[in-house]
Amino acid sequence: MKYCGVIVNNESIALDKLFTYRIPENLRGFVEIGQHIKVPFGKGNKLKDAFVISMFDECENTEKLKEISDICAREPVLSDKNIRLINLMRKRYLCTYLEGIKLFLPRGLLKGKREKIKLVLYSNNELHGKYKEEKYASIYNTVKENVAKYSRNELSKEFDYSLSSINTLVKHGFLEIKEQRVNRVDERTFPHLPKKNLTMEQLIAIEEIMTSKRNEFLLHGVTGSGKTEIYMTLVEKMLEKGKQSIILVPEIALTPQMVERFKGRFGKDITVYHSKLSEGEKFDEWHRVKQGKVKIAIGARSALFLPFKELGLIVVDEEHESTYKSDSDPKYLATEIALIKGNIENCKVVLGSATPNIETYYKFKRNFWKIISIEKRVDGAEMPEIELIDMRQELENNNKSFLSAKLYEEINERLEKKEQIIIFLNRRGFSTFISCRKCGYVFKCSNCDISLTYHQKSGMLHCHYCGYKESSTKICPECGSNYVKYFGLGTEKIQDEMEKLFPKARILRMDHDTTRNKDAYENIYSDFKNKKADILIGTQMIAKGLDFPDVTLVGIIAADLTLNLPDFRSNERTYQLITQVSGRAGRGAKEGKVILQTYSPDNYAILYALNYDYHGFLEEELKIRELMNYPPFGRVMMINIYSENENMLIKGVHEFSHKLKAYYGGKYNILGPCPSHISKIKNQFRWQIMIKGNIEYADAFKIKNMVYDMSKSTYNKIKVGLDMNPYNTL
DNA sequence: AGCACGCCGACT
DNA sequence: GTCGGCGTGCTC
Repeated sequence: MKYCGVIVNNESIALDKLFTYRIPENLRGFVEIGQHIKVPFGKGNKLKDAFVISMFDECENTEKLKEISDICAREPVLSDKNIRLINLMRKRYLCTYLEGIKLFLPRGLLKGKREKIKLVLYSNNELHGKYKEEKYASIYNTVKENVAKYSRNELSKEFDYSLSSINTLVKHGFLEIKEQRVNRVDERTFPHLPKKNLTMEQLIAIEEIMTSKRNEFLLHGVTGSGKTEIYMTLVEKMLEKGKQSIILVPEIALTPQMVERFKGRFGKDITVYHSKLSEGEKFDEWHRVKQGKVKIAIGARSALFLPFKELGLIVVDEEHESTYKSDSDPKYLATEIALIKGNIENCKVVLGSATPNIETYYKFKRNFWKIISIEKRVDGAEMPEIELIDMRQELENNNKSFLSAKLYEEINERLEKKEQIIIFLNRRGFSTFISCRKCGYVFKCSNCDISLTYHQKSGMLHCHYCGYKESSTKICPECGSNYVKYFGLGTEKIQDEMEKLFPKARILRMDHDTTRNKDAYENIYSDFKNKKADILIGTQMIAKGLDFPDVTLVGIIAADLTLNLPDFRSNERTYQLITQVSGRAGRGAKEGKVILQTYSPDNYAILYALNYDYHGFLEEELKIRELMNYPPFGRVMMINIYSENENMLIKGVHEFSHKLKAYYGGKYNILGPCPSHISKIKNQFRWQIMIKGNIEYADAFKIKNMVYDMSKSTYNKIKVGLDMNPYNTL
């Protein structure tokens, strides 16, 4: 082929298209689709990284073509299938080619990261003459027993040999130094774990997945139904067939037990891949996968793009979790990509959840894909009973505490029986709202439109969005009165109050503030598991996957916190959160109980959650979504518009909105423009426009261009973000 | 995004 | 007359 179409490594949206280059004679036959190459670009013909996307022999306007200058690596970094997926993502999520390409590559690749080399010792010629004496012989034999394991320095340190003796042996050819690639990833190994016996339900599920002609499976199993064991067996079966597997988990840091189990079972064949790895570590792991040395990846959503050659299985565990939605461009949804990838690569895709995402469930129903239900917990335990407490009633009974009489009583009972308790509140800090009772002044962040939260530990008011802090005060800065009052409840205050209420109880707290240090999460987790504490107070963090057999009581302090957000998924989130948190109780032999406190006892999400009635909730929620034209009955496209200059922003937004409505107002439902729920973050004012309806991708693409034209015409003083199917509408 | 071109005002 | 201000437009 004489010509190729390439994507140049340049972030500009204006350059988001294929550029044609001539392939010079000396490179003919060597260029391949998916290769990483260098091309001269722009007026100065600066050498740029580029990727080959297409190749052809015929071409118009060949006079102005430049020639590609180099091939970085013969082995392509992108496969044909990857490129298909990139094209799809560009359409679906309105991202650029380059943003799509970058998902598939470790960051270090374009930054010229190299493999890390270590100079290790090999034994060479047999010892003779004076070198047979003990001093040298012991060094020689150590190396012989540990070929290619130690560098000179390591050997000297580890065994207390003199460095010069080692060097002497090298000099005379008894030892040899060779380069060796080393892996930057710390290879922590776990004790080997035996397989567990599978229940009938698990065996049937596995059989179904392995023998079905279809690729898509939704594993709808209650918490504790042994989904992990099913995943591991599937992975094993894929290994037998010579195929690789990807296991996605919502957040690696919150699933240490799962990682432990997989590592224990599969040892070296596995990579743990997530955003906390350093650039170098990611680079090495990516190469290990590329070279076929890794058979299984367990990781966050980014693991989906690792270069496996024969993918057999993709598992998305807790598929309803919002962490599967990327919040940077491309704003893809990993569950969606998993299903598309399953189709492109012809591999099995298993989505697992106790509370499947409404849109996922609907998609499976509509396409007649297989939904596998597992009704029983592995150990035969029942899901704990949930008791609803109307907190308005508590107030009438003159109980002003955040603990209902019932919850207080139940806590005391468990403490006496030496059983463990989890208290859940989805809000951190001490007081979450501070205002003056005289003049109504509210303490807000100066950079964001957010009320400040008081943290007792620091004694300061914090902004949870930009990190701004100021010292707390009792004097109102507005009217000078000393009627400043601290309202609102966070986990920090709960801990403080509970320590007073239950002076003998040992209390731990797990939230963003207490898990900031490395290992803090695992320490709190293991302390609680080893019964070094009686009560664990926590946010969202404790809702996921934690397994504490001795927890028999879960208290949900305020089940309506997630309910009042202006987001069409807020009922669904509430349902999921209650179910997940409740699943923490009664995981052992003893029966569990959940006390759910709320100010909205009539809300349907809460009522269905009480009875673990997923299908009841599903039907109700689908009715509302259909009525409101929300997903899955239509698409939502969110246009977020930001600027530091508020006047310019308002003017620009309105002009743009007029134009948009003139073009598409008849076809789609256009809401806004209006200020975002949080109208300012980090000194950027924020407005939004929401488009609802059966948005065609072609229209979305045109809207994208309109939006960027607007941004360009204001000299980028106004910035724009596009989000198809947004998970965060605040 | 970068980079050059080009068309205006302030200066040696 | 020339230097440099940044608005405009293109990049195979």
